[in-house]
Amino acid sequence: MRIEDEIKQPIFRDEFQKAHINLLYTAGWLQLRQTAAFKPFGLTLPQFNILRILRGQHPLPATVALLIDRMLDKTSNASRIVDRLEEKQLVTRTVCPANRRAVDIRITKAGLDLLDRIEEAGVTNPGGINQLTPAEVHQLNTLLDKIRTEE
Amino acid sequence: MRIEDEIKQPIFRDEFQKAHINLLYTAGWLQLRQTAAFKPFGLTLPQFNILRILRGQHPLPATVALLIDRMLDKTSNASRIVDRLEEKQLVTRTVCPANRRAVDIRITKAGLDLLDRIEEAGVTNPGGINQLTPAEVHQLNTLLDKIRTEE
DNA sequence: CAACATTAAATGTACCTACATAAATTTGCA
DNA sequence: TGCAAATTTATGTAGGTACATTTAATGTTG
Repeated sequence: MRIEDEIKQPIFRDEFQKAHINLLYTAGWLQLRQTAAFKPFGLTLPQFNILRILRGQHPLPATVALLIDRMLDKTSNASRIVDRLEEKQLVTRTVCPANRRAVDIRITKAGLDLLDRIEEAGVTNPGGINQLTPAEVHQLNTLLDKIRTEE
Repeated sequence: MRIEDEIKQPIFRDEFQKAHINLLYTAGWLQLRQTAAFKPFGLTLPQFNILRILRGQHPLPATVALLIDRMLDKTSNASRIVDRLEEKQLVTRTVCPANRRAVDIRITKAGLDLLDRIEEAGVTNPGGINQLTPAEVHQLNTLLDKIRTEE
């Protein structure tokens, strides 16, 4: 559906403004679908993403700094997201012996199992992007990278 | 900058997954810049958007339902965002005489003036999208609309 | 007309971001 | 060595999203 119809705004100032709004709206649309998909498993999207990073490190631990470095959202508060995962016993937190400022975070067996179950359910394939052809996906990546070039 | 370098993940499962992450990351990047631009004026992005909708109605009032209908984020809580705007005396809230369940929300002179000042400061032009040519913008709108087609 | 359903807004809860600041540890260097 | 700077995580606060529930007013219908 065209963005004009989605948000009931028939006229935009120009195509640039329309693309801007379209981009934000589409990102929100994708996130809403993902969030809904994870809900039956009791995970939020940031929680899932951190769990995946931890699996990538497994059996080595990760520090909070490493999580932030790998996360999409650099300003997010990894510390408190790890709190929630720890409450659910999906990760463990121990003081790093080599550097007692740092904290070693590890995914547990329960965490690994949960990721397996989520992936078996086919929740992790990138939703609406599949509507595009390979050529279109490549176009999209190029356009997005260009948007983020600083003037 | 390429998305691989932005989030320090050299390899994606495929171009589809990369585009998915690129889309979310770029939307966040744009929002962060906008948020920072509004901060000197004491407004958040949703507050600004609601203020703009109210100016579009002015001098007629808007109800909360109308705001939600026009907002990008349908599930957001317009009621509480209006709370903040009312505290800052940028809007007024009065019970609608014709339907006492509804609430008439109006932008004040101070609200209109603030929007003017923000627009004079050139904050509202759609940031990074300007990096694209008109043809690229059109391409982008087409791709985004296609992503949101239900299968 | 009275009982019930519907509508409009507000509120409660859990979790999230953004940003500033604090607390603990380690590092570097005079 | 000793003390200031840097590093690492945690915490405080304001505001936002997502979703369920509540409250009040209005419609509807037997």
